[in-house]
Order: sequence, then structure tokens, then C-alpha cells
Amino acid sequence: MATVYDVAEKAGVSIATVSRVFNNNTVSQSAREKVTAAARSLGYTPNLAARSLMTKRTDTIGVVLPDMHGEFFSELVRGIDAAARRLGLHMLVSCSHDELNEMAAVLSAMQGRVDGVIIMSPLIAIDALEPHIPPPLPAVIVNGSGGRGLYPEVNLDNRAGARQMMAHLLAEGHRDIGIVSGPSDNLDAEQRQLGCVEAAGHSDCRLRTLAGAFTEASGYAAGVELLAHNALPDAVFALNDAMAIGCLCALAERGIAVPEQVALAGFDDIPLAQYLRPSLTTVHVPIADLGSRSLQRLLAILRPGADAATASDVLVPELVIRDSSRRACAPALR
Amino acid sequence: MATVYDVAEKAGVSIATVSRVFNNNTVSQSAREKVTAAARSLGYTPNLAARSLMTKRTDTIGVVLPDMHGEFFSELVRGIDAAARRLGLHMLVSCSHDELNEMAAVLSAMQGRVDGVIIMSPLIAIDALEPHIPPPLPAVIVNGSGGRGLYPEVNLDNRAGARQMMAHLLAEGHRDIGIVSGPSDNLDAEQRQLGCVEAAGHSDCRLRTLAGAFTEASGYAAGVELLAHNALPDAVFALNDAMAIGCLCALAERGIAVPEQVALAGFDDIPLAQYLRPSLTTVHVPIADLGSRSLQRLLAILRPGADAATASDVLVPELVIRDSSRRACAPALR
DNA sequence: AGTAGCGATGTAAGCGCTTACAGCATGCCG
DNA sequence: CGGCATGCTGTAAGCGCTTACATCGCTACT
Repeated sequence: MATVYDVAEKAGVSIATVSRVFNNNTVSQSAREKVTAAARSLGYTPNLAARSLMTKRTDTIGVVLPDMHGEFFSELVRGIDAAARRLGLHMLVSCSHDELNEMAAVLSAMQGRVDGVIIMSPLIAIDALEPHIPPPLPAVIVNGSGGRGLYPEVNLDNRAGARQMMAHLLAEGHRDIGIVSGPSDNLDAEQRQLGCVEAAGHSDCRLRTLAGAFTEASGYAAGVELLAHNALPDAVFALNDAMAIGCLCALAERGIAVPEQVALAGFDDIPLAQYLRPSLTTVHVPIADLGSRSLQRLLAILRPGADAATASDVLVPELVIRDSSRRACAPALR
Repeated sequence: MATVYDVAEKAGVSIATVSRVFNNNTVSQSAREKVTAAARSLGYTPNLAARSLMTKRTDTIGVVLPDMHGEFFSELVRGIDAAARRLGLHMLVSCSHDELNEMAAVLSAMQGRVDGVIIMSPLIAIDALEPHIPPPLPAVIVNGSGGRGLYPEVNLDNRAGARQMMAHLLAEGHRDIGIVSGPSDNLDAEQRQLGCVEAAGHSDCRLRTLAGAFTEASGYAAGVELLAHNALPDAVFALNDAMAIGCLCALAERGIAVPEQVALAGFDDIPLAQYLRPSLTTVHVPIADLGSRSLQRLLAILRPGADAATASDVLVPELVIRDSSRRACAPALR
């Protein structure tokens, strides 16, 4: 591989001038052209390790994610990648972490490879994680409310989303509502559950909670359990769409009509929610925004003063009402 | 940040010894302990840029992906990440590339940051892409059959999968089959289509092709188009599951029973395929395997002799028969 | 006893780059 | 016409690390 020396020699200038050309410093037009030509003919590319060694920057950000599947994972990464690419940053991804030690190890291995990290850790309480973030590493925490304020956070207002859904179900006249919960140690699940309880507290409504794990299978199991009881609830609110789909499947198998006999709702608004029969009422989560927003926050630390105009750190999800929760009327045929 | 010099001084040894400790070279037990203790007390972490500068390695691999959504993206990345982490490699990801120039730019920006790349480019013919891969960069191409053999490839046998599905539909007695195709420039779609045509060629079956784009919406549209015709086909084979779901939705809206009036099949076997009503007959694609396999191939280039036992580069998908294609019998109630 | 062999260690030379500093024209001022 | 700001360029130091080579005790031979 060619180095600055090769280019300098070929262009008839010093290595400093070559370096200046590649760093947009003040160089005469003629020198710039000579260097550019020489570099091209030699196929020269600056060695990034050497550059990093001097500048202490890597132009790379780390993304540390829990074990997530499907839409959520891909949209989040896409959101971050799109924002990063616009800024000339690269993205070092590490996913599938459900254990504190594992995350700590990855975080420490990222030190020196990245200028900062975006961490999402719904399974691990943030205050337990914070001590494992290497101190010199700038970090932003996504969707993991409850840190000690050491790191900026970007959160989704899961609670508000759940409250909105409950308000909708109550408005539809449902008073006996089944909640299919999420994994017990999952922060999103916890907040959504909390929102449900809050909303129910203001009404004369009965809430039954069924165990769930954010998977289709667990939603199916919850549906089966529901059917084993004497009376069906008026409505079932699954705390994510995957479980709602599983539950819908269980209900359909036993010939229970949705929404006529039981209303059904999910959370996340995955793309195919609208293509289910009946189409699924759910809460829309702007996942990609969550990603790009967190990158913006990180950037505000890395390049102070650059783009501090990050209005809010809490994204509010939006209720999407479709057929699965509409009050006893024939499903629209469009 | 502490350097080798600081650690060496504190431990009372030379910097070479410190370096040896961190590179598992031959060092006496006593020296190793002194260095380890000193390093810990100083919070020393080797500077990776400096190390890279010497070793010419980054222990990072690049992953360049097209614009993919949902399960496919997340599973592939998880597959690669899991394999990479086991080997102590990091993963630099860049996604959402649909354009040749964009991919070329990313590839060139990765040069020097990674030891090799895994490239997936279903939209761009590989022989057009190959000239844009910087020559010194080891690369493996995933699912992009048709290169000039300059780079190893790991492919999914889309054609065989489609043939299997067609064989199944024919065996069920269907002779008038609608194919919902994929995007016109997508290689997976092309191969699947080819498989269909091949299989149909051996039989007295009629194939109608409907335009699709691998999205739920396009599947829905295809379903609507189908209904506009006089006669429904016996079966509809959507070339991916997302379209099958869209199509199912369109059929359900018009009260067409699946599989009684029309059989339906998809391709990919996304996790919720089994939770649809009726559960979806499809072709299982081992996506994560595709990812880990390609990493293995890349590794065989990077660390020759390490793990050359990569038997095959073509993964064969597997037919999964569920209710949506079963011959006119009542859907099983489990 | 002399020495070959061996393992542990230190010395020092870079890896390819950025950048402080100095040098050198040039143009403009008094 | 001397002096000084200005703009470009070159020299050289050094970022933190790995590693070839030299060194130095040892042990284990002949």
C-alpha cells in the first residue's frame, strides 16, 4: 500500500503537504492538484489506524443491542445507520446481549475502536449497567429509563402508549380486559404494564394479566389460557404485536370472532399489523426515529455545539385504531 | 490514558514485556503478574489504533447490506455477529444500499477499517459490483450468485426452494397456479421465479405471473388483481411471506377461503408464518446460517488453514407444509 | 570446565500519519 | 527601501504499539 511518502515523492512535495490535502487544510491550488493526481495514480488511501493514532478519533460509533428480533432490530439499526452515514460516521454493531457481563465485555472491547456508543439494554436495569461503561467512553442510552443521569437517554414513552390504548378500549365499552404481559425483566414491558394499570385505576375496569414473553408462541399460549377460563374478557391487550398475532391465532382456532366476541390490540405497529384479518389495532412506535435521535444525542457530546437542537428525548408513540378493536360492527370491506 | 510506558514503569519491566503480556507471548509467571497488576491499577487498555498500525489487522469485518427489512436483516446480522463474537471479531455494518455508487463509496471507506467484508447485493448484479471492491480487501459475497468467481460466494438455493414448493402444489393437484413475483431486479426473486418455471415445465400446469415487490402492500395488490379476474387459480405462490400475507388479507376480505377455494404459499418462513390463520405453507430459509457461513468463508481467507472445512456454499432451503396449502380438508384444530 | 542451547528480557527501530514550528517568498506599509 | 504581516511549504517530532535482534543467566551436555 502506498503511503504519504510515496505520494509526496511522486508529486514533488513534502509529506506535510500531502497530509494537508487529505485534511482540507490550506494548500495552494497547484500543490493540491499534483497531490491528488499522484494519489490517484498510486491508489493511495490514508491509513486510518495511523490517522487515529494521531487524532484520537475513529469516526466510528458503537451500537450495543440486546437480543432483539425482526422489525425492531432492523429499523433501529437502519435509523442509526442512515443518520451516521450522513455524518460520515461508521457503525460498529454488537447485538444479542442479554447478560450484564457480556455487555460489559463488549463495551470494554469497543473502547478505542469507537468515539462513543449507543446502548440499548431493556433487560438490564441501567443503573446496574452504568458502572460497566468505561468512563472515557461517551454514551447514550436508548430506551432504558432509570439511569442515574450519568448518560443522556432517549426514551420511548411506553407508558403513555399503553394508557392511550387502554383509554381507547375503555371508550369502546370494554370493562374486562386481559393484558398479555412481556418478559418480567424487560423495561418496555414493565412500562407498558404500568400504563395499563394507571389507566385502569381511573375506571371501574377489571384487569387480568397473562404471562407473555414478547414472542408469537407466548401470545398463542396466553390465548389458549384465556380460552380455558369460563368467561372470555371483553378485550385483550397484548403488550406487543407478535403476541397479539399469536393470541389471534389461538382465538381463531377456537372460532372466537375478533372483534365481535373479543377485541384485540397490540403494541409496536409492525408493518404487517394492517394486513392481518382483522387488521390489528396497535400503538405505533417510531423505531427508526429512536435510532436517529439517539445518534443525534451522541453527536452533541462528540462534537459540542454542532447540533444541540435536540428538542425532546422522549418519543411519544401513537395509537393506531384498526378493525381488531372496533366495537361490534361488521369488519369493513374497504 | 495509560500507555505501555506507564505500565512498564509501574511494574518495573520494559515495554516489550508489557506488550508480550498482552499478546500472550512467552513471559515468566512473575513478570506476567506484575504487569497485570500494574495494568489493572492504571486502568490500562491497549490502544487499538497503535496496535493496528503495527499488525496491519483490525480484527473487524465489514458487512455491507442492501435495503432490507424485518426478519431477514436482523437474522442475517445476528448470524454474523454471533459467529464473529466467538472469534473475537467486531462487525462494522452498513445497510440500506440500493445503488452501486453508494456501495462502492462505503466499500472504499471501509478499506483500512476492516480486515475483510461480507457483501450482499441482491439488487445489483455482482459482476457490476466486483470492480468496485477495492482489490486488497478480502470479500465474500452472500446470495448474489453470478460473479466472475473473483470472490467466494455463499448462496441460498432459491431455485431449488421454489421447485420444491411447486412440486408440492402440483402434488396437491393444483394445475392453475398464480405466482406473485418479486422486484424485477432482485436476484432472489429471479431465481425463485426460475424455479417455478422449471418445475411447471415438467407438468401440464398453467402459470400466471402477478407483479410483486416483496412487500405486504404489493401482495395485497396482487390478491386484488387476482379477484378481478373471472376465475381464481387453484393456488397462489407468493415468492415471499410478506406478499403471501398481503395476498391472504385481500382474499379474506372478499371471503375467499384458504385453502378450500385457493391454496396459498409463501417463501422465507418468517417466524409468524405458523401463527397466521390458516398457518402458512412456505419455504424455510436458514437466514442466520447464511450469515455465519459467510463469516466462516471470510475467515478462511483471513486466517488460512484455520477452519477450511466449509463443506458447501449453497444452502438448500426446506419446504414447510402448513394449513394454507393442504388439500380441501377442514383446517386442523391441533 | 567449557560451551551449546534455551527461555526470559531489554533496546531500539519503525508502522503511517498529523501538526507545531520554522523558513521562505511575496506584497504592502511607512 | 527596510520591516512586517501573510500564505504556503518543509522538517521533524512523536502518537502507542509490536517485534527483530542482542543480551543475559541458566541448565545440560561433552
